[in-house]
Amino acid sequence: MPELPEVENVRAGLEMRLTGRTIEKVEVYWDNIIASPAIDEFCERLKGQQFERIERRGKFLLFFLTDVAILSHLRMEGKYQIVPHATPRTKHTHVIFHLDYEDDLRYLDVRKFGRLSLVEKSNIYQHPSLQKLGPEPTDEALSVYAMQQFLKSRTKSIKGVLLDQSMVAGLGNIYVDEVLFRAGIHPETPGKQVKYQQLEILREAIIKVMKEALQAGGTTIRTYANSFGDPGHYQDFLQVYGKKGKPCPNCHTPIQKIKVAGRGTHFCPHCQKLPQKAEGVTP
DNA sequence: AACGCTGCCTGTGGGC
DNA sequence: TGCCCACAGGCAGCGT
Repeated sequence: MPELPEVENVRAGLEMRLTGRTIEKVEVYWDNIIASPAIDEFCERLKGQQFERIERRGKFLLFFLTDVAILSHLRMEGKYQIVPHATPRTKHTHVIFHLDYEDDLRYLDVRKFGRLSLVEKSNIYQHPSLQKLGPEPTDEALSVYAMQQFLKSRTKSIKGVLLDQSMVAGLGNIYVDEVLFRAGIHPETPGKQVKYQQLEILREAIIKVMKEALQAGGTTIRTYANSFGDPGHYQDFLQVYGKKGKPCPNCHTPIQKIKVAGRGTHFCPHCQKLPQKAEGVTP
């Protein structure tokens, strides 16, 4: 599943290859992929538009064209590829942007969970999906103080908080398990019970893991590939995700898999303990 | 305000 | 071996 490092990799590849290219025609083969506007308007307004630049915010891709912009989320299995017009369309190809010079930009998605929206360039950052996002997981944007303020009123698990994108943007199920392991925090710890000192460690872990995964070209568990079709390599550095029953890299206790916030969750029961309640202390 | 549930989807793999 | 069904999961939308 593409999370921030994978999406950033896709962004860089697409920007390199699409800048200056013109869309001649758009074909949509699965209507629900287009969140808005209506299919006809989506296709019509993109005709003749030229790619200027491609940005990323959290796990969203922002394509800036001559007059309009496209907001794109890959969700679980979305992929972009650039191929010659003549390439046969596979059954998982749902949108084809016909470009100049006999090429296509194609959107593929086995699960059909991904979404594309055509939006006005001037107010793309006012889009509700982007408004909900917390800061980027970088040294400059993410502060311990803001995390502490955010968590003050949160009773739900720290894993649930990290998945919902509003405290910090870009992490998904894999990287949440990895950063909580590195910070020594049990995934079920209620948000408000994470101590300030642990938050400092968590912030560092988030920034470090995102940076390392980006440099490794992302994580390929099943199917992820960038726009060149290349897989990532960060799966070789995962410490807990997908390691159920394997020894913890720190203490050799078997990694456990449980369900937290409705998601498969991997952690070390020895290195990641729930905070103890104050009650029950003998006088 | 914060939380939890449901719908969207199809390929995979565990159980029998 | 082959069939069936539960499961996987990010986000939007909605109810509480």
